Amino acid sequence: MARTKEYNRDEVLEKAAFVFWEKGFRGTSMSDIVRATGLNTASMYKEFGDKDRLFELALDFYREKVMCEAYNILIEQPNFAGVTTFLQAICMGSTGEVKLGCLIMNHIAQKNSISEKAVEKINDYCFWVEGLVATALKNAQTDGDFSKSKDADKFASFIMCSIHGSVLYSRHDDNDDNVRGAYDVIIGALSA
Amino acid sequence: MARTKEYNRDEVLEKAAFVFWEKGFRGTSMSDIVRATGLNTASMYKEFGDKDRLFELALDFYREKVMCEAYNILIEQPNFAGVTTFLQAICMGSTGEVKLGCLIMNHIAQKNSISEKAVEKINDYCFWVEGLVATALKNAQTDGDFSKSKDADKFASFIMCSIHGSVLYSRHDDNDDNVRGAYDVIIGALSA
DNA sequence: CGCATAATAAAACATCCATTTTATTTTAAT
DNA sequence: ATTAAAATAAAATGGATGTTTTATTATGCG
Repeated sequence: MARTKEYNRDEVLEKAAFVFWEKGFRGTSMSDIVRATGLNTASMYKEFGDKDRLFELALDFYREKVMCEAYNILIEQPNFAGVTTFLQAICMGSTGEVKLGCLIMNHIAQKNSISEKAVEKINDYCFWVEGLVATALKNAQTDGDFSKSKDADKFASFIMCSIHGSVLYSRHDDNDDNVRGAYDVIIGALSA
Repeated sequence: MARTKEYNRDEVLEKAAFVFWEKGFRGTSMSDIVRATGLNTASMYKEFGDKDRLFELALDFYREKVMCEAYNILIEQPNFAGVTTFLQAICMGSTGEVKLGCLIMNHIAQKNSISEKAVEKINDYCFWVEGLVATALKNAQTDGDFSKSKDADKFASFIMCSIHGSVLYSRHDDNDDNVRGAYDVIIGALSA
């Protein structure tokens, strides 16, 4: 006994996430999202609460539906090959036409602009990925693909740092060659 | 035949730069800056034009008066020791109490929110530093401190990427140990 | 059918923001 | 001391922003 929704929650979230991705939390207005999604303002607020909450849900969506493609590599291949494939996916994914970086990493330097819960989500995600990398490196040591004389945790930190770096570094114009150069050295540091 | 200014331009710029640093361009309002500087609105606009222009001037100030401490190392010591000291200053400078990152790098992921001129300034600065690093590494090769079999330009890109990375990575809470771990690996990659 | 329920459309609201204007005060050269 | 120029104070302006409200429309169960 009620009118049916004309929108699909996940499609709306996807579009909202994309706007936040492009323009950043503070750079996007609710009107921007209303325009991008076609959804009307009242429905927007009814479905998602407020702007802070919508952003948090967009972060969840992005993590689960966009970044999964990358981190699933680490889950399916928790070994040396997984680490290098993952690294390549991230570093090379940020070169080319579209230079949006990563919704999550774009907001690390904007902690003062987003909700506490959003900050937590960003923190949690990064630490979680670092854990996946550390596990994969330890397995690689068992496999004999990664030197046991190396500190797997330090190298996991190094890889996370490199990911933060290449995602940010790749946002400069005309920088693809440099990103590739950096990537080569990063891979070299793991194999040496 | 005119009233004297009650403010000092450089002090105002320094305070304005700090507010932008803390809160980001879009997160800071002109009122924030008026409050922080004590300067009144009309004088603010008279002296600096508009918000975009003020931000550009804040970037200049930051580059010349804050970051100089780091990049002067590379200018005074364009060699291997200069590179490692510079790297340490940047990586370790971003650990500890204050976690503001770097005014310039904080805005790489916010290109859509700042003026074109500001974007250019950011780009120019990063490429310029990369050039300093490349030069220092090439000198290091001549000195015999950095293997000639290595590609100095690629390593310069790697170092820039690592800087972008550690500045961003260090902004997570409770992450100092990880930043240090990453730093150790970065230095290792140069010395290997 | 008709009514309750929920979705939508459209307008309204209050606040904030960047910027400008108006009015007042200070200064230094005449 | 007078005056013109510039600095400041304070208020005003116009538009955007996040959010809410009011009115209207569609839907499915009784």
